[in-house]
Amino acid sequence: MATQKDVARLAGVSVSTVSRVLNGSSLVDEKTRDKVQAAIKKLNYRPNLLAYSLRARSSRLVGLILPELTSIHASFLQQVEESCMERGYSVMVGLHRNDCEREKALIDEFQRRNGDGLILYPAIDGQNVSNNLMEYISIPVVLYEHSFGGQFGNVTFNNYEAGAMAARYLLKLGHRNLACTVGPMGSKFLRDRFWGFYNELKKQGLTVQEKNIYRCDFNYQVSNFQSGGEAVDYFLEGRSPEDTPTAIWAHNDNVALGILKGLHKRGIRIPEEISVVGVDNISLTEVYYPSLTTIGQPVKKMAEKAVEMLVRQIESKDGYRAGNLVMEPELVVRESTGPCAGWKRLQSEKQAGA
Amino acid sequence: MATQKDVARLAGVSVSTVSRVLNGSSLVDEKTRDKVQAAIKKLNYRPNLLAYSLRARSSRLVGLILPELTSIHASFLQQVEESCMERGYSVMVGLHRNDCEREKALIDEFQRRNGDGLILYPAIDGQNVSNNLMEYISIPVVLYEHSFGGQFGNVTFNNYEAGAMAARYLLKLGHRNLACTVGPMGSKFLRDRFWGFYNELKKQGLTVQEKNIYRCDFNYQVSNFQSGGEAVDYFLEGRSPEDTPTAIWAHNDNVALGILKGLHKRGIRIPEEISVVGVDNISLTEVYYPSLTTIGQPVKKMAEKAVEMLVRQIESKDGYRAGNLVMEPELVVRESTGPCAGWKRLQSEKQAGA
DNA sequence: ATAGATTATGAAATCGATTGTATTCATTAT
DNA sequence: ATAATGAATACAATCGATTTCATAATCTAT
Repeated sequence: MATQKDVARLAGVSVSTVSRVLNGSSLVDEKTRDKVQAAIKKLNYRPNLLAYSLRARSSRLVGLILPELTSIHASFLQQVEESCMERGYSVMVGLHRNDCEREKALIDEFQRRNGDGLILYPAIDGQNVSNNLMEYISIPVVLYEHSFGGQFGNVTFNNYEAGAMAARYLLKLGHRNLACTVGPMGSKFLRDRFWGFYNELKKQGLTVQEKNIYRCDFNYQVSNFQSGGEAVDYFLEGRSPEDTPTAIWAHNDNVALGILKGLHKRGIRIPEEISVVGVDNISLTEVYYPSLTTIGQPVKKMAEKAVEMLVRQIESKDGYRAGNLVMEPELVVRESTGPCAGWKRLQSEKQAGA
Repeated sequence: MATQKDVARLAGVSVSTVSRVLNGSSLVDEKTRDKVQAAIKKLNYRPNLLAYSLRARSSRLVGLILPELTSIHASFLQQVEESCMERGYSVMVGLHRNDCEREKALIDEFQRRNGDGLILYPAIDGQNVSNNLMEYISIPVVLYEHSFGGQFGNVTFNNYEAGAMAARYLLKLGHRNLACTVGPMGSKFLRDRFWGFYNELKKQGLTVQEKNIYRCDFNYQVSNFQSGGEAVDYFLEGRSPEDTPTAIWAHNDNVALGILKGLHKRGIRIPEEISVVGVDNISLTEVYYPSLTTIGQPVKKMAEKAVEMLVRQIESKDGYRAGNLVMEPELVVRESTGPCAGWKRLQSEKQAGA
């Protein structure tokens, strides 16, 4: 790899002149410029970004730290890469697997590489979220899906509203006997999803019975699928028809797909007998049979915004600090939901009566 | 961020001494060492990796360049990150989206950052694969899924055998009227898959009729799902029962899932009426209804091997160059395949006769 | 006691860029 | 003709590390 020194030697000038040519300084004679340009082309010279970064204190490097690469995080990463590329930043990825030590190591490593800024989905270690991040992060950060009381800029999903939206939709379809799953309550965003759902029912004078709430233990993709299956057993085993929920809301799509599968196995028709709703709108919800009605999270847009907010912080000279951006859910109706059977009958009777 | 200079000042020694302490040199007095260690702790000093890289000509940075983040590539990335972490390397990711220009830009960028080595899934631009990579890559490389005549080290999947394995399995189940999909023939690995399937049938004196071969145009995940649906239309529209294939092999799992969905829509029972087989064994094949029988690609192992081969090249002082590693497919039998209906009858008659 | 070896340390070069300061040379003004 | 201006370029410092070389201090052996 040729350096500026080589170019300078070949062109018969000093390195500073080469540098000036590269940076488009007007303080360089046209003939000299041409000589340098020729040398650059001849040697196929390209500036070393490490040296630049060291001097300029800017690496044009964005770090993305996630727990793991689930479907939704992969979409997020894909868009982050796209948006960074557009702005001339490269992306380093680290997966902490919900291990706080590892998360710290990744952040540290990134800062030691003079990374410009970080997009971080913090580790959830059991009931505790890493909470002393402030101490060892000294570069711009945008949090994804977590807010930490606004200490950092962040992009979150309106999880409460997502839960509420699911509840409203199922109620509108006439369902009254509802079941739902909940994830580890250690993470605020899952709590929000649940309470949104719960409180919306309450508002309508309804509730979810304890036996219709299935608590999923794990937080990993495969386990989520499994949890869905287990939830079905939990909701259906030894129940009379009247005691069986007519709709199930899952706190995320992977669990919802596990539920669909579990219902299939038992030969239960969807949505005729039981309706299912998820949250997230991951890509496979569309292909599944039946396709899954879900509360969509605008992941791509969130990634785009996260990068935008981060880069603005990085490039601002007046210490701009990004705020809290909350993205709204969107109901995506597909094939896994339908009017409650009893309700349907009621409706047609009404129509016949009219 | 504290530097060695700060530590040196605080400890009352020179930077060279600090550096020696950090690198565990024996040529430093115990008392001095303690003073320096104390200063390091006090200032919470951590070495700047950029400066180190510049000097040492080793960045401990591995680049991973992929077309995009499909399910299978996300798994690959996840394992690459894991394996790199274990060996003390960080990972930069770039997605070229099958655009050769972009691929070149990513490679270039990475080399300008003194990246140590590259794992590359090359761009397939229409019928042409980027073929002058040699010219602008001057660091260790391991190719993924492509071999380029062995110019670079590479990890590939035995795609030919995967196709053959699918064919053998379906024949064993008694299917004789087979259909299949093919992807863009510009990429060798998809050609291999097809010819493996085709030749295996030929070996048994069978063939796939032209009307039972559906050519998928696109290479992207969403389109793959769609292609599967279109393939179903192509195979079934206006066919008499005898003329309808009893088994379909898709050249990848996404297409296969699209096919399952298409068959569902038409009310066709799987596998009773039509069996379906995919290739890759992506995670959703297990959750789908019915779960998909597929020819598994050991992605995690391939990622692990790729990193292993790459790091060995990077760290070898005698110019070691990795060779070609071919990973074997594995038949994963699930619910989407079953004996051919006619064959089943034949078998039971046989049994009854015996 | 002194030469020679050993140990501990600092100064300076280096990696590959950028940039402030100094210098050279040509041009213009007085 | 000479001083002042300005353009073009070179020199040197800097970013934060490592490493070679030189030097000072200590120790060993004769």
